[in-house]
Amino acid sequence: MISKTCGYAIRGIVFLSLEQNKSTKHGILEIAEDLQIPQHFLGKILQDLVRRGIISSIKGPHGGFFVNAKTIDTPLIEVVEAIDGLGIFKKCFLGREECSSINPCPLHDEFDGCRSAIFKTFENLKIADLVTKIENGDSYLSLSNDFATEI
Amino acid sequence: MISKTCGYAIRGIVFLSLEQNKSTKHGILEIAEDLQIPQHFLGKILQDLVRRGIISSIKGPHGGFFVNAKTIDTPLIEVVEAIDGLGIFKKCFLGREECSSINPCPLHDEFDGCRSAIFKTFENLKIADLVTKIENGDSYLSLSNDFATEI
DNA sequence: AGAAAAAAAGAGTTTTTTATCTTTATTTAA
DNA sequence: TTAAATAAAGATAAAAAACTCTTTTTTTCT
Repeated sequence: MISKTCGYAIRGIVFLSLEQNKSTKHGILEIAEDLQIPQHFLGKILQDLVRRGIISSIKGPHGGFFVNAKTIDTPLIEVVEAIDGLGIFKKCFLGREECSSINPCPLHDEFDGCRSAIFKTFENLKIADLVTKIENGDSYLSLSNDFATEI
Repeated sequence: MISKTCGYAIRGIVFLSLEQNKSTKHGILEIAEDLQIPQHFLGKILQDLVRRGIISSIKGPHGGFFVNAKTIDTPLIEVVEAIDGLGIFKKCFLGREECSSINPCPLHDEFDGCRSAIFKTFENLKIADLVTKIENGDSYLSLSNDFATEI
């Protein structure tokens, strides 16, 4: 549905927003290792998010990426739009150039409801909601939940 | 969700299964032009489906691709499995290596229901169901519904 | 038998996505 | 004011997906 890149972006933002992380800056190497995402690839993604104001960064010693006033309340759809664009919610399921309720493919009606439910979920969910899930121990950002042992 | 290639496969099979097409063989050029899919690319996809017995073909003059006894009752999930594999229903939404209800990412629970609904729809829908939709004029295989004028 | 039609197969190209490596710019602190 | 740390940028590469072109095999018809 969303690209791997977009998933990396969301995980990066959530990582910075966790209670234990939100008061300090974090270097790209630390974030990438924690989340097990290729370092420079994640670097470029985070730089993108900085340009859009979703997170912040500063260079130099003691620099790094960090949350700003906006970060925690960012709706997920804003991240999806930034990375993948909203076109992913309009693509035809069967690969036709165009697909809509006035010229639907035979799967359009079957899945359109599901797709708009996903869209609405991305609209309604904020970074804060994912942070809560992580902090409650209901879900995880990385496979080996290493950071839990660091608390 | 499913690949473009898989969408092409489904559309190719449905094309061959339409009432006006099912009694004759159809060359790859004809099918590709009708559906507006790259000819040789679709050729390879259909060859795949022939190998799996979902459709049939014969070479030589008056040869082509055609439906067999199995075609019309083929569940869509069988096509999806043939082209994309069932792994697409297990990939983590946020790009982690593994994701499941015992080690979920923060989006797992949000979207897993939707995903299994899609899976079940693919299990329940058969080629015949899509054919019916097309023949009822409820949906279309190609954008410019040219073949309607050929009846 | 030979020519033509068509799928099948092989090999290659292009585009997109994902990932890596190197250099530059900025900031801090000694 | 120099060295070190770090994000930012640039350039390249690897992998996957989508697409194209060429040759071979099979079949039919004359």
